[in-house]
Formats: sequence, C-alpha cells, structure tokens
Amino acid sequence: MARAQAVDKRRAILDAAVRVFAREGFHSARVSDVADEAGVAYGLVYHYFDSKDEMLNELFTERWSLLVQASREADRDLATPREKLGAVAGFIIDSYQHDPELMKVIIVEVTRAANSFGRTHLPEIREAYEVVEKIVTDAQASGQFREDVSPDFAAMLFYGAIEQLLSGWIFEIVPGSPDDYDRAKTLVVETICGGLEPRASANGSQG
Amino acid sequence: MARAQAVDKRRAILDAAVRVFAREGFHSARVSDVADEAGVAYGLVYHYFDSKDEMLNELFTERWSLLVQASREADRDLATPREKLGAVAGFIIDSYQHDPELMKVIIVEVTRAANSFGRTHLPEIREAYEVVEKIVTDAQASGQFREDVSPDFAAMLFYGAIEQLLSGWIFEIVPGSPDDYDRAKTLVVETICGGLEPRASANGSQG
Amino acid sequence: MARAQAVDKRRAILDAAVRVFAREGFHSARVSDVADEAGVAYGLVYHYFDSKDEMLNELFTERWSLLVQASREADRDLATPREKLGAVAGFIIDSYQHDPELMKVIIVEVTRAANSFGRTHLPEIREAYEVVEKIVTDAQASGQFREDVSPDFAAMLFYGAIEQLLSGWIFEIVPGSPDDYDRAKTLVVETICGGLEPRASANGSQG
Amino acid sequence: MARAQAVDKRRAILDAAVRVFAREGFHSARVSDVADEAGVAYGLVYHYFDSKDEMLNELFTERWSLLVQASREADRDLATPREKLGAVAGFIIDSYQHDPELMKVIIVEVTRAANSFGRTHLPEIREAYEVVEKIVTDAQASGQFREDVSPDFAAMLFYGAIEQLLSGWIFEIVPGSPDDYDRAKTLVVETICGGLEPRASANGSQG
DNA sequence: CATGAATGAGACTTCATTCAT
DNA sequence: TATGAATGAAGTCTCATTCAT
Repeated sequence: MARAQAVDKRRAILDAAVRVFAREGFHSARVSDVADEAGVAYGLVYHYFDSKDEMLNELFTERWSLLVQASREADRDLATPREKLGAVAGFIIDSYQHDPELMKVIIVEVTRAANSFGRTHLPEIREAYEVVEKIVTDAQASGQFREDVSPDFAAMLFYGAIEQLLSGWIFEIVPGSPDDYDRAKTLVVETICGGLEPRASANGSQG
Repeated sequence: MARAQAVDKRRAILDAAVRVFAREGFHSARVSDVADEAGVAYGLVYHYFDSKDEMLNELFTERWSLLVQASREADRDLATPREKLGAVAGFIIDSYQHDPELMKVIIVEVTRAANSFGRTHLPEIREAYEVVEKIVTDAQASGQFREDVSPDFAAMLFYGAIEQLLSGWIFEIVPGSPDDYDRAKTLVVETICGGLEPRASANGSQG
Repeated sequence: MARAQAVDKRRAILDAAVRVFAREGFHSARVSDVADEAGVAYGLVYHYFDSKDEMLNELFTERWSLLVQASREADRDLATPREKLGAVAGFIIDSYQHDPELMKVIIVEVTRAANSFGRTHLPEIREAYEVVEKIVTDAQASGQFREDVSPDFAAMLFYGAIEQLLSGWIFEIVPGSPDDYDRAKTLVVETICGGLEPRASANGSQG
Repeated sequence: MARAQAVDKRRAILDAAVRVFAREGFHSARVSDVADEAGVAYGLVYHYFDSKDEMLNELFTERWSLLVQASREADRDLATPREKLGAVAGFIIDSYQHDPELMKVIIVEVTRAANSFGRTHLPEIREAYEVVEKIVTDAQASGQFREDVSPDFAAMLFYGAIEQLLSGWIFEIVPGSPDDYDRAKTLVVETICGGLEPRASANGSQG
C-alpha cells in the first residue's frame, strides 16, 4: 500500500516532468516547477531522482527502448523493407499521436540536442539507427534497394525526415491532424523508399 | 583607420563566438569565454552586442540570408528540380565544408533548437523552406514530381534529411571526408528526388 | 517549530536589512551584506524576498501602516487639532526614538526619495497626508484654524517640518537627545499650529 | 574664439546634465546620456569634468551659492524677520519657477539626499541654514519671535516646509501654477512666522 | 579640444542540490 | 517517505572611467 503510494508519487513526478519540460523546455524548467506540477514537495523529487537530468534520462530511455524493441520486431516479423520501415515510422508517429508531450521532450531535448543529452544517449540512439541500417542492408542484398546509398546514410535520411516532420507538428509549423498523421505514415515511407529503390529504367541525371 | 580597427574587433568577437559556441555549446559558453577567445576585454563584447543572444542572432542571420539568396538564385537560374535542389543541398554542404564550426552553431543552436532560437528565427527559416516548396510546386505542375506529396511535406523531408546528415558529420556519428561531402550532395538529391518523382511503371501504392 | 524557525530567519533578514540599509544606504548595500549581517546564506534572502527592493518595500509598509493607523486613531479619539497633530508628530518622533535605524531607512530611502521608492509608495504616503488634511479641514470648519491656508498645503508644511527635524537628528546636524525629542514634540506642533491658528488681533504684515 | 567654443561646450554639458538628471535621476542617468543630450562626444565630458559626481557638485554649488548670497542680502537689506524670511522663501520659489529642472536636481539629489551628496555639501547647506538661524536669533533678541523655539530648530522647520512644498510641485503631488507659487510665498512665511511669533494673549493650549 | 573604443570591477539574481526534521 | 528551508556557486549585464588617436 505504502509501496503503491510510493510508486504513484514517482510516476506522478515523471508525468509532471513531461508536461513541464514540454511546456517550458528542459533548461528553463525548474525542479520546483516539476514538484508543483506533480503536487509533491520539492525535496521529494530528489528522493526519487538523483538530479534533474536523471528525470529526462529516465523519460527518454523508458520510451526509446520501446522504439528499439518495436523496430526489431518489425524487422523480424515483416517481409518487405517498405513494410519494415513503414512499421518503424508508424510506431514513432503513433507515439507522437498518443503522447505528444513526451515525444516533444524526447525529440527536442534529447534526439536533436546532440550537444547535451543527445551525446549521453548516443548509444541508445545508435541502436535504433542500426536496426534501420540492417533493414537497408538486407534490402540491398536482396536487390530491393539500390546499392549506391550506404545504409548509414539511408538511416540518417530516414530519421532526419521523420524527426523534422514531428518537429513541424510540435511547433505547429505544419498542420498536424489525425488525418495528417496517417497520410504522413504512408508518404514518408513511400518517398524515402521510393528514393532508395532502384529505378526501373535509367535514372540519375534523368535527361 | 580607427574605423577599420573597430570593425576588426567586432568581427574578431563574432569569429571567436563561433569557435566558442561550437566548442562549448551556446548555453555553456560564457561571455567571458568569447572575450578571452577574441583577446578583448569583457566589456567590449557588450559595446558591440546588446547581449549574448544577439551574437548568435547575428551569426545566424549573416549566414542564413546567404542560403536563402543562393536558394532563390538556384531556383531562378537552373532548369530542372534536381538541379535546383542539388544546388541548395550543395550550398549547405559547401557551407559546412568551408566553415564547419559556424554551420554547427547554426544547426545545433538555431535550426534544430526549435524551442529557443529556432522560434526566434522561424520567419527566416521559413523563407528557406518556401523556396524549396516553390521548387516542388513548380516541379509538380510540370509533371516532374508526383503530386500526392505536398510541397511543405517535401520541404520538411528535404531539410530534415540534410540537417540530419550534417548533424552526423558534426558529431562524428558518420564519417565526413571531402569525398563524403561530394558524394552526399549527389545522393541526398538523388534519394529525395527519386522519392518525389513519379515511378516509370506503376508503383507508389506498390501493388 | 520548523515554522517558527522559518519566521525567525525571515525576521532576522529583515532586521539585518534595517541595520545594513541604515549604515550603508540602500544603494550601496549589497544583498550579501544583508545575508552576512543576518548570519544566513546568500540564497536564503531570495528564498524569502523576491528582490532587494522587496525588502525595503516590506520594511516601509510594515512601519508606515502603523503610522497611518495611529494617525487615524488620533483623529478619531482626540479632541482638538493641536492634540491630534501632536499625537501624529509624537508617534513619528517616538518611532524614531524607539528604532532610529528603521526610521532613518524609511525617511531617507523612501519618504524623501521621491524619485525611486517614494514614487512606489506614493499612495501609502498620501494616506498619511490625507489624515492630516482631514484634521486641518475639520479645524478650519470649526474655526480653530485659519481658512486661507489650504489643507494640503498645511499637511505639506507639517510633514516637511517633521521630516527635516528627523533628518537633522539622523545625520547629526542638530543634537538629538531624549530631551530634545520631547521638546520637539511640543514645539513642532506649537509652531505649526501657531501658524495655522487665526490671530487674535490683526496679523499678516503686522507692522 | 576657440575659447568661446570651449566654454560653450562645457556649459552645454552642464545644461544637458540638468535635464538628464532631472529626467532620469542622478543614479539612473548614464554619462553617455548626458553626452548624447549635449550633442558631444562621450569622452568630452571627462575632458571638462573629473567624474559624473563632479557635474552634480558643480550644478549644486553654482546655484546654491546664489541662494546663500541672496539670503545674506535679504538679511542685510530688509527690516522685519517676515520680510527677510519672505525674501529667502521667495528666492527659492522663484528659482524653481525659473528653472524647475535644476531645482529638482538640487533638492532631490543633494539637499534631501543626506546619505550621499547631502553629506558632501553639508557645509554649504549649513551656510544657508545659518543665515536663517541668524534672522531668527535677531528676531528673538528684538522680541519679534518667541524665545522658546531655538533658532536651529526654527531653521529646520523653515527649510523643511519649503523643500516639502517644492517636492510636492516637482512630483506633481500638489498642483503648481504660477498663482500657486505666488500664494505659497506669502503663506509659507505667514504660517511659519505666525508660529514663531509670540501670541498676543495667552496661547498654547488655547482654551 | 575632440572622439569613441576599450577596460574591468561589481552586484543582482537564479536554481540545482543538500539537509535537518 | 515527505517536507521545504538552507546553501552557495555561477554568470549576465552595467557603466564609470581611461586611453589611444
């Protein structure tokens, strides 16, 4: 019971942190803001977390591990590279749709903050990239993707595009309705894969 | 003479700021670091700039306006969408090759920092996007690009991919040699355009 | 217990501020001086007060409200204008005698600093003036005071004289012993009221 | 010719200082504000004055010496204490009417800033007080003023009242039209002198 | 005389973290 | 567990003054 309480408080703090970090940005957010938002005492935050950074770390890892896991399952369970990459993109976009504040924090404060938290979590981020790289490598081996685009380059393009897309929604630069999310899932894959697939006829400088 | 001196010092501070911001990150960088790096007195920084922020603003605008200008010229002077987008991508990659520290600062601290400086410079950033959107729109009108990908979506993908690529080089996640830069110019365009062009035969919804 | 502690520290800071502001002047006083004088950590000052200014505001309001209250009671409870004004003057002089440092701060840094804090507290200062104005108005209505001196003019004279007197003591321009304080109470009222009362015979240019 | 120029610039700086100090307050005013207002180069201020303080010192002394001189002449040339004190009050009020900004600076930044410049100029300020004290002493000796009010006390009251009055005009707490100025000259003397003169009959608790 | 660039000390405020209860 | 008072390091910005030209 007390245990349940404790877990609840910890969770409440983490959830509050998401909202506060999303709203204020990690840097501007004060630990006291998180405590207030969670409705707990200032000091309790430090009972559950060693530092402000740790909250973000936890938030990131919690979610990112799911992405890596989902990516691996997609690679294992699905047949074509399009399906696989579509599942990865779909998972990310669904995550955003389901909890936009959390995804905002993850992308803005970690994934694209290569200077600070991005560095810290580089190994985890690379894991996700590597799944995509493997999907591309396999697709090249089977002739489904052209071979002149290196897998890491392709993974870069893939994630770059998706993150930019999410950034656009996050900062309301482009409209983001449920319809847009669905359409985006299809289009991002189609566009990127379209570019990665060999052309039927001659392509390239395409006179 | 005195005038030249003055200009020099201002320039020296700005150049020092690039190095310091690139090295430490804007947030961690102290104004005193910039002054030290420039070899001037602390107060002189505030003689030329109203605030630490203003230095970054200036640095960004100075360079970004060149990008916008170059993009417009590419759109005006070149013939095919591939050539146009290739010129834009080329300009960015050349900029990076020529002054990697400045581009690092611009991308890391402004373009991808949608929470802080990215917001401030959104209008300027949008200008660059709009050129790409126009290129895509025109290409769609002439049947060179498929029409089911909206121009703003395409612009998002395009810039997202390029920025991610540069991030990879900046943070040494992927190797970045002069050869890589050249290859990247070709590939990024080929891949993105490849995805944007109509397929020779039926594909798309890939039946 | 913890609560009492907290209150004590807050009080200690405020009391220290009085001493420091009186000694150094508000402008020259550093927040660290106040913290040192109070024997607390620097940051604690900002735990209890939003700014250095706020300490002075609090100090002023705390005391000034007592003056306004005492003035109103004097007006209500006493009979003649002499008694009323005597009570007001007496309260101020007693305040000075009781806590000269606080009154020094209030007069020097607020009441006579019309440019800075005086402006901020003008409404409260005016309240005190208005009580005196009312006393004068009533005295004029009952024929005890001459009518050619407007009440606000009279209030000005009254407070101007008292403040100057206190300034003289504060800066040791004129001697200030307990005896002097007592004598002053009588004389200031007698002189000012003497000037406000109608002359028995002809007055004015009194040849 | 060059000499005339020089004098003009010095004067221009001093005049600008009056306006700037009156507008911003001495503390908030920057030396550069004064230079800008005077239309001269920053450094020139330091060619003519050793420091920011010195400008205020000069401004004060320049005017205050006139007051002392005028007071002495009034004491020497006029007959009754009323006339004498009336002339002193008149001179101050005329000064205000003639150059309100300068008088504002003198009163707000020097005369009533007993902590800072008031201390510095205490000797000069005392000179003015001493003239009034002498007038009162003489009036007491000739039986025109009551003897139970000490001359320094009386001088305090006199100046306190006048300064408060000017403060009221300066900060627009009480209306200040040319008419008000004229009326004030009469009333301030009449009230103060009225209080200092012996009562025809018994007075005091004035049954 | 005149200019304005250059200097650098100084102070407020913020806030993550610790600790006593 | 829970509270919130207490700590103190750190950094931005201001601005009077100096100095080279």
